[in-house]
Amino acid sequence: MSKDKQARYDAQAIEAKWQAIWERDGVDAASDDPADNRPRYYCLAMFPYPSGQLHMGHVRNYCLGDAVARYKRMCGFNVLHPMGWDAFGLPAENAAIKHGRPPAEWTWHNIDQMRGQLKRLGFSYDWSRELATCDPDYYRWEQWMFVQLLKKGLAYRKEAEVNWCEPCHTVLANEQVVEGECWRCGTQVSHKNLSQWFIRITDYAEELLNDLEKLSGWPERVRDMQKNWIGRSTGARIEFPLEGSDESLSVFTTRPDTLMGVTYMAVAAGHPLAKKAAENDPKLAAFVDECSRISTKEADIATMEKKGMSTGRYTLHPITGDKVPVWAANFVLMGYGTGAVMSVPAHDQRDYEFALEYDIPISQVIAPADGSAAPEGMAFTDPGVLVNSGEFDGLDSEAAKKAIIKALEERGKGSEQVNYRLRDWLVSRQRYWGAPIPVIHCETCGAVPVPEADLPVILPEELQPTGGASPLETCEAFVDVNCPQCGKPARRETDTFDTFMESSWYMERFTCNEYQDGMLDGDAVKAWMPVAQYIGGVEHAVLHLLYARFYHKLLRDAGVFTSKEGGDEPFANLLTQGMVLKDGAKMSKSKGNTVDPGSIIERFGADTARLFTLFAAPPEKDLEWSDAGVEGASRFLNRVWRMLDRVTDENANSGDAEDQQAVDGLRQVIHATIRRVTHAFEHGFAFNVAIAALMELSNALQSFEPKGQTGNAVLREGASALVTMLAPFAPHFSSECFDRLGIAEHAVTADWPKADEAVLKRDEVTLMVQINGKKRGEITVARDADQDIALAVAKADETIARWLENMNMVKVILVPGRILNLVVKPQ
RNA sequence: GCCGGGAUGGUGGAACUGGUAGACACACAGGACUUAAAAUCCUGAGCUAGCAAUAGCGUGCGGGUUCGACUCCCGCUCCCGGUACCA
Repeated sequence: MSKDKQARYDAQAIEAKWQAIWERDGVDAASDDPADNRPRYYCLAMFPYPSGQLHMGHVRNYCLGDAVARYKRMCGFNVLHPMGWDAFGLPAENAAIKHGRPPAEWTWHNIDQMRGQLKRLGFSYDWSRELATCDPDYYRWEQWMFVQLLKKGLAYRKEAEVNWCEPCHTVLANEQVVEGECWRCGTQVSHKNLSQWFIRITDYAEELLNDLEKLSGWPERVRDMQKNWIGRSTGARIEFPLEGSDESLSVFTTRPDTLMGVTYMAVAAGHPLAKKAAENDPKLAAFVDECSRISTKEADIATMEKKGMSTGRYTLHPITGDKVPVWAANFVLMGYGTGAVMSVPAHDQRDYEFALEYDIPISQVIAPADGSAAPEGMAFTDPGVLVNSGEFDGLDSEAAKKAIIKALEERGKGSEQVNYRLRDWLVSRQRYWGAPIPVIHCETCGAVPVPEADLPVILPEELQPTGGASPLETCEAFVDVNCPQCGKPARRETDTFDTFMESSWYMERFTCNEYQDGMLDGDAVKAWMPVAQYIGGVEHAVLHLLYARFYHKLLRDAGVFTSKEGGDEPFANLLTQGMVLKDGAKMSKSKGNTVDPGSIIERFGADTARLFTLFAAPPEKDLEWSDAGVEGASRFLNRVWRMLDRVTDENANSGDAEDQQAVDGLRQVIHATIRRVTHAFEHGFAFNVAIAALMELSNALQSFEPKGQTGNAVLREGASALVTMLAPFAPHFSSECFDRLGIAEHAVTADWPKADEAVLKRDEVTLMVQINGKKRGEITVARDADQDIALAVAKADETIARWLENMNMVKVILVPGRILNLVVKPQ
């Protein structure tokens, strides 16, 4: 190779060369051989929806995952690092409408395209594990699982008010409504009463909440978001008998201690009581109607006036028997608790404002515990001591809660209750491009599960969606079946599963993607799960990440795999990476600020693209795209490339006497760098810092002047450490550098270097000298120098001595190896 | 409102359990090489004052603890994310 050619390395040629070699040698394969006794490590990045184009968010996600996987391999782990396709979903249908091609064709074509892009980037996936969720071999097991859930009563069908997105022409689960809008298309959702399929995630609310404690490897904020979403609150369910009726009005409250201060009841406009009362009251009917049409959008709700209207009905207080009026109110939600609340204006701010507005009495029953007066003009919402509460007077709030619940229990009027904000998971969708729900509707037998022998229910792939109703509804070959129970003509369910169903168990399926005898190979799951490191965007904090946790527990309880210690959770560690921004905004086609990964790779190569995305920001923060930054990354690789010339040229030394201090200094830099980079991988994946350290090492090697054999050897030691540690970030580049250095093994399977602590121990250290906390100089002392010696050296230093003139030494603080601080006072 | 997280040079970002703030890079300026440019290499740089040595100031704001605070405590401001009449 001529000097000229080496000025810039040829990324395109090198990357193609090494990708072919890795594939030939199978270096990326995970081993299922039980005799392979390397420790196992499962590294997973969230699989993509095959839109056809890889975007920078994907690139960042997969660069992070690949760096971790490669590092672990170099550390001697048997690494599972798979990739697949979240292949069902709406964009395929929209594309089908636009192009007049079936969604399946579009999807498979996109998968081919994106697989090519991922391969071009050189990610170390074990491609033999690849799966696509639209493959019947995949979704058949999801259907099988759903049948098991039906049998256990964990899946059910009910009519309920559900979120409806008109453009998407389907219902949505609660988690998929973001600020009143569809998570996918951003349209405001409306509400409809429809009969839909649900899975009882609420049965697992307690475990999903408690197990968050086990997830110490998760970001705090993701755990908090899930905790808030589950929304556990403890209190009491209390029955208020309705006057002139055998029925009672049931409420949930977190403050049973305030029961004696109840002055009115409030029910949702949609509450049966309000509806019934409205039948004979046109004004109330108008109010109920008005409430049913209010916006669900946050801004509207926040500014909305609190309105109510008397229903004319009364309940009887469960303890005193006093009459309590029932109001219909627009701030009570039918969907939470019982759709009715007991109102205590003295101790709830919202109730207080409502009472003032409508002239309802306010009765104080809690006094501040410290004996002070309750604040004027607002509700007193803190716990305190009960007053005006008859037999409960004098109790503190906590004791009163217990006593009042006990009194209610004795009267059969209430009990302690735990309430959750979490709703059951709505899993049916009125879409075509999804996994069919394996149910047959029979007029006599009702909804009958498809017998396991008849699974999978294969989705006909040749249909043409129109954007309105699912084409499945009019596909007679699909719909017309006989009831598996009675044999009479029946109708197949045409709804398909929420695509979050597929993404809820792909991580387990990756351990045994070709297993045919069941949903999962229990041994494989046991061997690989939980995922040691999961990496993806934070936007799935309460969507995918909650569903996948839930589904894992469902699989466990269905006996699909046997749980092992710590096997209750699918993801041991989670890294949530930030977005990729351009000009301060998220890259999007509509903003026209996208950067095509393909063009970057074409210009600079995959290694440069990878290095830049990891260097530009810490992983969990947003990354601002910078073309100049990409060039910087490219320059760095080229600098290393040229620097290797000095290593391979044995005659590059001057032949003078070796500068021992420079040699020792360089060795210290080498081993300090190994320590720093290793630390980054083991703690928090701060690759930006790791790469900065490698740049420093590169700079140190560049400025080092070897004089003879010793110098050459240390330079070589440093260069090989540098390219070895670059391998997780720029694997093709490192591989080629290994070749140039004449190292026989593959860079990507080389052993990760170990820092030699003996090298890092210095005999002499530099101490910063402070006078009254301000830096005034530096001294060099022996590593184990004590205070007296350090002080003597400091006093001998001219500049420091000047600061000590006419001063009395008050205090001396020595932090060995770091600082010497002298506290002085004028004489 | 509540729950998280954050604020460090012109920019992205470093700083281990309190111990030399600004590593590394980008952008910038000057220089070398070149007929010229690109590429590359060298040098400079937090701000203010000064020719300079140097001094003062400096991690959103105001207090505090400490020999010493980007780091810990108290009180604010602003920004980002989540969530919401949740009873």
